[in-house]
Amino acid sequence: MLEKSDFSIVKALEILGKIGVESALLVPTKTGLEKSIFDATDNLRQYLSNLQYHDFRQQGQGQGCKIQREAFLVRENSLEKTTVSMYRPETKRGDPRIWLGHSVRSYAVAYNLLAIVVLDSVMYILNMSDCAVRSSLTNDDSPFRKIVDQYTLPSSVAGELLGLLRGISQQGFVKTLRSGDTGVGYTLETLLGISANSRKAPDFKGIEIKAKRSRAGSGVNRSTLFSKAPNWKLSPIGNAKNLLVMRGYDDKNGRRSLYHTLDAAEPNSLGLILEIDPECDWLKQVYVDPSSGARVHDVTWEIPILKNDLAAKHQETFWVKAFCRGRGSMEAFHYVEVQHTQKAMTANLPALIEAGVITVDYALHYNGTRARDHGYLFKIRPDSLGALFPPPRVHALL
DNA sequence: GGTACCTGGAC
DNA sequence: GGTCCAGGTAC
Repeated sequence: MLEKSDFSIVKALEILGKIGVESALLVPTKTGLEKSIFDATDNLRQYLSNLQYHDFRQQGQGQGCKIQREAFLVRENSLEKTTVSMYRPETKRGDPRIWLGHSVRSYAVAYNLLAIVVLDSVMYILNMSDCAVRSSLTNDDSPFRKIVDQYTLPSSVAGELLGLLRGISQQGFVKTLRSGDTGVGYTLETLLGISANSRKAPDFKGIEIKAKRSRAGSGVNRSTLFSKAPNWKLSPIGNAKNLLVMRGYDDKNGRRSLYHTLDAAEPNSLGLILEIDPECDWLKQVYVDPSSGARVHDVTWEIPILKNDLAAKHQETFWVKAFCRGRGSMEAFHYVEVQHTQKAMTANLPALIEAGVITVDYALHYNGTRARDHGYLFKIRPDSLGALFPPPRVHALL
């Protein structure tokens, strides 16, 4: 349904992200709009249930069980009152429906992109295809922004960490404490007194720290958001070793390997693709046979668990940039800038996977007799952080 | 002692 | 921008 949208999904999520708002998206058809009635998509149902606004699963069928609530159509200079109702018809297996009120017909046309936003148990409907609505989101004085801005808050340990980083920055170039790719992060964390660990929790009093080399052409590398192994019990392929045997390859060292990026757009060179299963709320990895086109479901992650891990790790994140010079054990870093992001908008995760903005890397190999993995890495393109995080505050360290 | 995480890349 | 990759630790 969303693919028929007349406005870019990613752009809409980014625009809303800039003001720190999460949403569920809806693209009305012509007939839907005539009746103002829409199927409540999986995405919308989950959004409403996560925010404890409405749970269709608890709702009986028929008019008697209908729930009505006041809501607002967000216009450029006003919030227009409307009534939404959520119900499950007696017919059609009781597929969940949402009615957005008569006035939505004068608010949107077919295939516009509607964002449904719930703030403090009140629903707001935004027509993201309307450029006047979009530009009003950048205006502090617009009615909707005044409501949104009540929910954004600054932080306190951030100041403490920023002070420590400024001290480190004043040392200028510091020699790496570990050679190789991971030196830039390891060195920074060591200077901050954080020992290397594999804990899932954020690094510094609830703030996650991610360091990155700043160099020409390096802006293209995806950043790892978190790592999460599949739920093997829900994965037909069973375990990591089978995955390696079935889908891996023999690398140039004669090692069985599976180092590859997967996205939801199209199968990679190994025939592996990501797929969202909205019914189960699963992220699946599917193998597409190149000759027959047959699709085989290999691996499963549960999306609620992914959202949960993402939220836990990225409540608050410092993305630290370092100038670098030298190579290997002689490499040195000068930490120069921080981008400070707030709570990841986890509701966007499935949409961003579908849009190909968030990808998964397999990083496994078989070493002699034992499997070795560097994780199942959920990564994001650095130029798309805005679709997952509200806009960062940028601090120079110099 | 293997698995699942952590820390990050080059071309 | 997809293909392919690295040194570590907690439990």
